[in-house]
Amino acid sequence: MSRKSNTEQRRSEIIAAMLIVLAEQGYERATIQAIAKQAQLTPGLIHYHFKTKAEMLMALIAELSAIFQTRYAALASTATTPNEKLLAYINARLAKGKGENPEAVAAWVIIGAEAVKQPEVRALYENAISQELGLLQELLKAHLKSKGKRIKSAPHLAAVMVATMEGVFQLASAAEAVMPKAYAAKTVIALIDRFIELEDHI
Amino acid sequence: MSRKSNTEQRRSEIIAAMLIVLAEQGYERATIQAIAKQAQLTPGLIHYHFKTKAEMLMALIAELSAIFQTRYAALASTATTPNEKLLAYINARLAKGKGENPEAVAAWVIIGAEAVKQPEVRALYENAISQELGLLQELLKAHLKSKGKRIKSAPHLAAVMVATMEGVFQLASAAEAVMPKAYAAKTVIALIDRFIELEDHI
Amino acid sequence: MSRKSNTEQRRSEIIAAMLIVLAEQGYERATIQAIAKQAQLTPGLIHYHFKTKAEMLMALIAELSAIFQTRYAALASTATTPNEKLLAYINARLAKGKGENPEAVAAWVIIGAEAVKQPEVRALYENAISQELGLLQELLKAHLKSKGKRIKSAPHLAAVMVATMEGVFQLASAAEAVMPKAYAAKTVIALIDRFIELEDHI
Amino acid sequence: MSRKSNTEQRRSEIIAAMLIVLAEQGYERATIQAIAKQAQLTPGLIHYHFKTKAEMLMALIAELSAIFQTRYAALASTATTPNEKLLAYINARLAKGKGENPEAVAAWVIIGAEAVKQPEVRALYENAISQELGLLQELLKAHLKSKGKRIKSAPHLAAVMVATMEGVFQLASAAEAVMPKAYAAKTVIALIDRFIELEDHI
DNA sequence: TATGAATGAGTTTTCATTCAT
DNA sequence: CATGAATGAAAACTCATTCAT
Repeated sequence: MSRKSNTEQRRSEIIAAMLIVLAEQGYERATIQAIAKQAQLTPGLIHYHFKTKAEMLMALIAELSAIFQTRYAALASTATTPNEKLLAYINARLAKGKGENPEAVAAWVIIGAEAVKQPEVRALYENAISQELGLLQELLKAHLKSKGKRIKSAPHLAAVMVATMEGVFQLASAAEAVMPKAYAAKTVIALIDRFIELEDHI
Repeated sequence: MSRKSNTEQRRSEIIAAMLIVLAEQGYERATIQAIAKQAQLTPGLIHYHFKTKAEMLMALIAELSAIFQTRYAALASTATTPNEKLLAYINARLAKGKGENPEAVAAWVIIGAEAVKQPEVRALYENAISQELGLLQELLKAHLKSKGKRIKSAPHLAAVMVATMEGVFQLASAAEAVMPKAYAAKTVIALIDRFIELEDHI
Repeated sequence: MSRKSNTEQRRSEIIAAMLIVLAEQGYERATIQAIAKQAQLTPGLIHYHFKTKAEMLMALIAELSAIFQTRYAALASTATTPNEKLLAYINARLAKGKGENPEAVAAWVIIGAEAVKQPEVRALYENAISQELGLLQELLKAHLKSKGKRIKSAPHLAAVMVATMEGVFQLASAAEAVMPKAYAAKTVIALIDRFIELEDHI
Repeated sequence: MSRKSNTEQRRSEIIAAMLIVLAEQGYERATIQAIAKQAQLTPGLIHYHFKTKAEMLMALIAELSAIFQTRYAALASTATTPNEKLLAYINARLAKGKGENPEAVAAWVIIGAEAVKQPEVRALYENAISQELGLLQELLKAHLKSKGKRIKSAPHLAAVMVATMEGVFQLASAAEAVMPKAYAAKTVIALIDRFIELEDHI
């Protein structure tokens, strides 16, 4: 009788360790040895569960997407109106406090830089961004409709909002000291509200 | 007779080569060898002019700041009103077309990720962000005043705008394919205009 | 099933190889490559077992101390009187023949020069010298007492004797050709004997 | 009319700088660049005056020999009896105070280690040691004769004394903290005196 | 003589990956 | 599954030496 496989458990542990090492030490220092140490595993075992380091990075991207998605799901669970859902999304991405995950944010920033020139990373990164764009666009359209506004501007507005979120992540991870405290969520909401308020009616 | 120094020239060449390699190949591949090859110099000579790779990175940050500053200076040179100056700034950072420098943008994104955990890089990055915040705040305040609006919201608005710019850089470098074309400058201007339009009077 | 560790064995092999390379080629030529070749291992493996070259040097100093200590222990094992023990010590350090280890001596000389300016090496070297001083002082005091002589001069005498031993090592390693044959042990013993003979009684 | 050659002056400056760098930083750090910096000259000029680094080392050995010789000459100038000359020699080599040159001593120790395996250095080192042996032997013989003692033991005694001096240099340079203060000259003189006192008459 | 840029071989060290146990 | 030794290629950096100026 074979031992029960613990592969999924191990893969999770490894990815969780990679997330932490990436956030705490940066990409250069995120060696297999360092990840193994963080996970209290051995380098050999890491490679038993992941053929290459690139494969680990792919898994980490999926994990980070799930982490961000989870926060939104939690906040959106009690939202009913389009406006509430939109607010839930923005707060999930930008609000300080409960559910905030600075390590995931830092890891995401580092992956974003890797996406600049690693084609495989870029593909997954683009896919994640694409989903964000799609989701946010839907939320915006629903909100616009509920306000009786035309939805034409939703794609561009969604694009700028996604950019803002990426930028907030970047600055939170690399320039926190020079940024105002808790500036992001409230201001973004105000920007969107006023933009929509002055948008043409259908 | 002593030999004439060409250090400044060489340092410029090396930093220019580093910018290109960073933008084209990412941080991992931006080895001294690769930079030397790009600059058509030998690795030994690189180290003759820069003691360490970190020193090169510092010089590159200064160079990138200068590049961005130059584009703004060019666009602002014909601006007279506060509104024109603000538009010049946003266009300098976000508009496609003349003066655009995608390689500098990509290099900046990669440096932003390095700033997450390299303290020396972070210090320079924070300084650069801090200057952007200060400049943008002044531009916003002048514009708000000229419109008879209170200026209280300028710091948070500036912070979100800087974040947006960083995010636009990130997405332009790592997810261009999934982004709408030329979405950024126009939309950002509209967001600011409407935000200010609905802002309280002094 | 876990693989059995051979770290201790490997570390010993590496240090033994380092000793030989140091003695045969000098410090400059004692590169990781050369040591690896001598040990029939790869450079990478050397660094798997020793994080840095400095760490190897530390281990070598400990090994050399043990080698010298062993020769003394062997000769002293049959000594019963203070005089015999003192003779055993001097012969252990200076006599030609059985138990002599010219490679260890040469390695020690080279380490002594490194101790001039490498603080970590110096600390261990000073510690080793300090132990030699202490041991020799005790042996001298016991001998003086057994002869009914005052022991006041023991510290200075021990210091000069330790210096002489270091010097004999140096000259045996770097100027053997111009030195008389087998001059050291016998002459040193005579010097000490006559010094003590003419020392004041208690 | 050609400029007056300053080659000798420059060579002296370079060797003086090398001595200091060697004493202050050790052999590893005594690079041409470091020596050039110490001498306030350029690396290229160093190689104009010395074809290779080895040649510099040779010149330094000669310089050190001269430095040591000079101190002896100064102390011996007022000595008339064989005993006084012997004392002058021992004090020249071992006494603290006036004319002491710890940097030269440290440099000599480092060269002694290089002599272990660099044949050219070894040749000069052996030559220097050989001269010391010869000189000391003559001084001892003259002293012995004046005391009416047989001179048979002079070679071995001289050899041990030279070893002691080398060892005192070594310990002064690498283990000063653990050695008694000013132990060497006085104790060595006592050792020799008593040895000779108990030596057979002619 | 003197400068200092340039070279290229060499150094220590790192690290993803493999593999015997 | 798990260990950890082992590899080999590549990294940053050093440095004696050369040479155009």
